[in-house]
Amino acid sequence: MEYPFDIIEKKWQNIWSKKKIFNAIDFSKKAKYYVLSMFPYPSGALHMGHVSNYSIADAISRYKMMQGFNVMQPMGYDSFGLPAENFAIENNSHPRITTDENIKIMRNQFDSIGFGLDWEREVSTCHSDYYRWGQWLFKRMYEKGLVYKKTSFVNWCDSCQTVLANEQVEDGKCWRCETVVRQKELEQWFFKITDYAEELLDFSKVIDWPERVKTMQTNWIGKSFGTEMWFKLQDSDDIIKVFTTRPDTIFGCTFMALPPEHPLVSQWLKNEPENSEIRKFCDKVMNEDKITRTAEDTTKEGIFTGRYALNPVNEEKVQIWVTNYVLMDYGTGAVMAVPAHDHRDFEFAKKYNIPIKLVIQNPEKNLVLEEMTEAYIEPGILVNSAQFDGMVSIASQDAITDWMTQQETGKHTITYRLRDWGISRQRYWGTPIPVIYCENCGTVLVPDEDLPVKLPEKVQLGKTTQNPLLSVPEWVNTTCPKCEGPARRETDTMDTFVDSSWYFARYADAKNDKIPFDKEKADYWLPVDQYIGGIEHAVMHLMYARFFHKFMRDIGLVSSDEPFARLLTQGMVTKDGAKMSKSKGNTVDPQYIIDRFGADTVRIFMLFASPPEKDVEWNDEAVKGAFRFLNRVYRLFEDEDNKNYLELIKKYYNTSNKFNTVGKEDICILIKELRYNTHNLIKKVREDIENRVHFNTAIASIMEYINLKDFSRIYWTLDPESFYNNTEKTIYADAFAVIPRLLYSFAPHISEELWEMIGNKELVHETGIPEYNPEYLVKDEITYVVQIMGKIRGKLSVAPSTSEEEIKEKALELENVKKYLHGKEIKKIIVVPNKLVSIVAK
RNA sequence: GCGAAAGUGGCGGAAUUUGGUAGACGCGCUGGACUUAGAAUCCAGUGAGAGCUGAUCUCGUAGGGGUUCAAAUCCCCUCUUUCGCACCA
Repeated sequence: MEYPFDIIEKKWQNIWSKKKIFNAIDFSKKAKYYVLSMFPYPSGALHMGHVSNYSIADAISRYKMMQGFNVMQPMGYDSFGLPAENFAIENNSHPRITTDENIKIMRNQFDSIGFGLDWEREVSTCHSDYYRWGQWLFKRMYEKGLVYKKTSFVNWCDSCQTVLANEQVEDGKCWRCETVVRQKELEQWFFKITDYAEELLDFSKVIDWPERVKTMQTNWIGKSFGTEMWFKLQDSDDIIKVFTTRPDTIFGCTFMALPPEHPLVSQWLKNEPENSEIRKFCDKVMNEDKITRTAEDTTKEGIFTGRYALNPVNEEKVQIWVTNYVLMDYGTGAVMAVPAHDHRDFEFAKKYNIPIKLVIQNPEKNLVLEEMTEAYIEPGILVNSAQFDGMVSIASQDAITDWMTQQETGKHTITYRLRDWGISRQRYWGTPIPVIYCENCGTVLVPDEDLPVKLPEKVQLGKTTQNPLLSVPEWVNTTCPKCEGPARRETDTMDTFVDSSWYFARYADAKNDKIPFDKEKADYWLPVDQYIGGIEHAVMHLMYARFFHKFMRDIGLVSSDEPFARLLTQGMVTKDGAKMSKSKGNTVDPQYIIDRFGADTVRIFMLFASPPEKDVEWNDEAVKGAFRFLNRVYRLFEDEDNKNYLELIKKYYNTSNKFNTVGKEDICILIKELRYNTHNLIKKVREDIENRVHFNTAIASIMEYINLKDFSRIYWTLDPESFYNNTEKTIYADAFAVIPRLLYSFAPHISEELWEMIGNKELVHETGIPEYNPEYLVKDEITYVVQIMGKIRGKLSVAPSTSEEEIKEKALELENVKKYLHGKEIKKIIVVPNKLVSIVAK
């Protein structure tokens, strides 16, 4: 017989919902605990990845509820975005319709798994009562000088028909559709995330984040110390700024390398004939996609511009080349090339016969320019460097930079790899940027009282490659808020990562229609105590959200420095070794599993299969194993044959969390052992969750516990009511009563049911978390392992009070020990208390 | 190429925090009970090898070396895998 999971799960979901136990209370006197999982994109139905993610969050959340915290676990939908728009184009529908449908489906599924979510705080980013505040925040950011518009080369995805931020390009491909990204010159809105680069490098205010994520963000921001140098052009007043981390090699600079995108290059090209070599070269390079262009094995190419710059330290003429290996978006977008001491410059100079000049000599002083086959990039001693000759290169770096600062030809500088965040998207299904362009007044922000700028519902999607909002003239054409003259609205929408950069704060006050959220409430709930989500957002969402949070702090919306105190990056759900995905055809529908085995089974499987941060390999058979386990637990309480047995538990179990045994009567060994196991289990489960957040081992211990021989022996062969005294009966009853309470975090429905079956009126979490009593963990006998020269030769059971001397004696008396010690001299005996005896003999 | 993490039965994983009985727990597999049969359930076994069933012994945590009475755990080298970064000046 299978236990009636379907009835049980519905029943408790209804009770929870009626009692509103998951509705978090603002400013409760209890300590707050904010558990948050990354909200889903409403793509249709929940997939296994969601189930895994939310099962982890729910386990933590319910455990914290048992511990008496005022827990908030909200949920919402990251509901703007391209897939909905693309789906609407293909199916001649509207994203609003499909998104709402999908949300309905997912909402039902959330309820059918029984996650403890506070639906009073639900947010959906595509609703104007949410994105209104995104627009409001955009304006505050603009006022603070953190938003600007500029024309530049940006990442363009032909398939998505939109721009992508740098973080959203992986290996030169679109993070969403893997189309190769190409560079396109466009006017774009940017968020000045670089203003916060330094603070984003500082993780001292988070409590517990995986090192991996911190490292990834740190590398992404890419801070490096160096020198900026200013090269004058030979025939004009223009100056080229370069950034270098090797100012010690400046005297060896023989050419300058510029990317075709460099502003000076564009300027020069204006005077070039239509089919000049240099123009052809620039066009060719700029049309290459980012991967081929930046791949390490791409051949370095370039063309001499015929122009010269002057080396600021010695006025030497330096050739200016346009090349394919310099990037416009790092440093100053120009490189002083020192072929002798940089392998890229070396390769290039050899290929084009550009002079090479040795300025760093190795410590052995045996470098000969003519014999060099590769650049010498190590530190060394300066040569051919005027007054700096003889200096060690590390020391000379500061000396040269200081001297250049005096000469006003350069300065110390810090460069970041991080670029400003391009947030304009040339698509419809996103937050409208609250900007109006007036013929008279220029760029005007939409006044706060006119927010939200609502997305028009009627729109032409996907018919042209132009921005869809341009197809709604009655929306685009408006009047200027300042002069009331004719004006046009901005038709780009915001990157959806903007929407997800502050939603965690909105949950604190999700229904506010005056401001994004009340500061008091935000300060009560934030930071998120435990954030859970996939590692794929390490440098996208997780960095943007930190940036937004710091910005919100700086305009006085929140007081905390970081949005997420603890971060858990959960693994993927895989099948046949690969991530579940529709394209690979290896998906398993959670709903089918829930219908067949119940939500508790799916949760147990997910949490038991591996620790949360590791991947979970889906296994149909192992799911049945989880189901079998829950059936066994249920049967333990079911008591079909003997009603007295369940009555006995009801009558005698301890409602106190301490599980102290009240009576003074003697208890038999069997029962004492059982009590030991009960308290040991409490300890183990609590430690696994509290110290390590490892649910797999906690569940394993519960399995082990219910498999105990003691259980079946007591259960099947004895009549406890007449056989045991009252103390023993209490211990016996407690042994059962503890099970639902320890299982609750992982399988809440069955736990509530069992808890009720033994006569409880309270819900499990209301009773609190069980505590173990260390006194009951003291054993009557301790088993020592006896080793001789590190090999196990016997075991020894002694009373805990036995002295070390006695233990040694007893160990030496063991038959097997005697056998191995025969003819040997004992050098030393080591006794590790409560564990082992190690005999050193020769 | 640089950086990080990890390598344990047929599989997922435990023991690594604190050096102290390696393989908990689950899946799978083998045998048995129940059944007309199956499913389900229950019982027993399950790292490799030797040994008469036994007691017991040998080997065994990617490979090699080291520290130690004792190493999956600490140190060094090698290999492999995964992840991140990668013409960043």
